[in-house]
Amino acid sequence: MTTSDAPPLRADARRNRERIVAAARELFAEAGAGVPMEEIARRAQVGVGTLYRRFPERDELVRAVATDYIERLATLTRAAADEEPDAWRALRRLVRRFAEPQLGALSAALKVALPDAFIADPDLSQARLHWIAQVDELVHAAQADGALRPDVGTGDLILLISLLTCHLPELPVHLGRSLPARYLELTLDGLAAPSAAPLPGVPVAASDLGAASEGVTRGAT
Amino acid sequence: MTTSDAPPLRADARRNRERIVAAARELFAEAGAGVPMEEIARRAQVGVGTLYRRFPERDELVRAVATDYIERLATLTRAAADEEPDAWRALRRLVRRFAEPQLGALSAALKVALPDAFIADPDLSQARLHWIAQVDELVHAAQADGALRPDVGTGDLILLISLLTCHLPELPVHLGRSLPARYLELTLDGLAAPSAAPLPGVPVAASDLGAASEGVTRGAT
DNA sequence: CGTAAGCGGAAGCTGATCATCCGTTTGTGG
DNA sequence: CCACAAACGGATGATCAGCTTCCGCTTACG
Repeated sequence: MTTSDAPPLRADARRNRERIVAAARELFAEAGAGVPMEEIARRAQVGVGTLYRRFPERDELVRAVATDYIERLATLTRAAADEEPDAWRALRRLVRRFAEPQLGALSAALKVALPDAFIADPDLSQARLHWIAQVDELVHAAQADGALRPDVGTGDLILLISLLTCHLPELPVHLGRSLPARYLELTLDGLAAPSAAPLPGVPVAASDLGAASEGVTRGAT
Repeated sequence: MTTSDAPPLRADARRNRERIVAAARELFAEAGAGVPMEEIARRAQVGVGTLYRRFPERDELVRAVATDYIERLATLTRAAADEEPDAWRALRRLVRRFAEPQLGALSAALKVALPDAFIADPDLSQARLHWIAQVDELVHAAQADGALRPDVGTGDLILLISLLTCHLPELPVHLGRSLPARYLELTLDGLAAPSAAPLPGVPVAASDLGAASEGVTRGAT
């Protein structure tokens, strides 16, 4: 796959590459995928030149981080599904994990819900869809059990996670850290609530997250 | 107050001023408070020069928009409180209003929850605090009635609104428009939920929204 | 050890946004 | 209806943040 041609990296080069990806992951989570390349280099304790040699354009770096990330999500999801026989419990466990900054904030930063870097790379794109399918399965099962309200879709779930974990840089740290956990929990309560009145609008299905970023572009003029 | 000294504006000037504020309000809601001055001028059908004469710096414009906005919020809140004898119903009505882009998106864009332009202008800052106090009153009343879960604070409510209405430019429009309404409603259900398990972390009180933007600044380096 | 791969970071480039300036247009009071 | 100050508009030049390149020095590896 990715480990194809090209002479294998020199030892120090490999080490630096990992450092860079790690730094990028942190910074993306902290400040969004738009952080200056130079800052990433600094955090990785590496010169900009090195960064550019390994990732000639930003997208490649983003994709490298995203690949790691999606794989991790898939693993977490499978684990949750395996360890919790009950779908709704599994789903809740999964959602709660997004309270961790490295999961939640990254989800928002990489716009997991809405392709972007994803469309470019077929492998990545497919991995993402696969993960979404995993979640979708849990969602349907939980709804079949009557534990999850029926008027929400998998897309809703994923969008909500993105919204609630999106980083508010202005917030005093001592508060900010714990908010995602609070709000995710609150949302879970809402998702379990006996839908007295159904939600307005249309559920966002898993499939709605697939094609996105078609005909988008900033409408204005 | 604001209508003080200085020879009264010429008729066309006054008209333009209003246009500018209106344009700014729209654009802030659509794309955040950072939109280029030039774009605001264009939307207002006015030259940049005109814009700069009236609002020599961006903050003044932001404050003009914010002043309007906060007043409107206060009015809405009072209206809700007056027309609905039940506090929780009033609160729900209020929250639902934020599904309107001009309310919700602006709330996020102006960072109503977290001062910014507010600190500079005492009047504005005070108006904001007054509004928050109004909401706070409803929150406490609703909690006293047992209709609103006790483990949330007014700050939580306001932050949630900001998060859920924050504009996702990448989202296909046909979906995006109706999402805030869905998610606010879902959250209301969560807020009313009998708190089986209390939320993790500490409630964010109204007073926590006051001092914010102290010792904030991006920690890194 | 010799060599090629890798490193770092100064320096120049670019596109975007700000903010000014001045010739032209337009209300308004007389 | 006129004269004049106020207001307009948008081209223009200044700024700036972030992107990339480039090249002399360093280091892993056979």
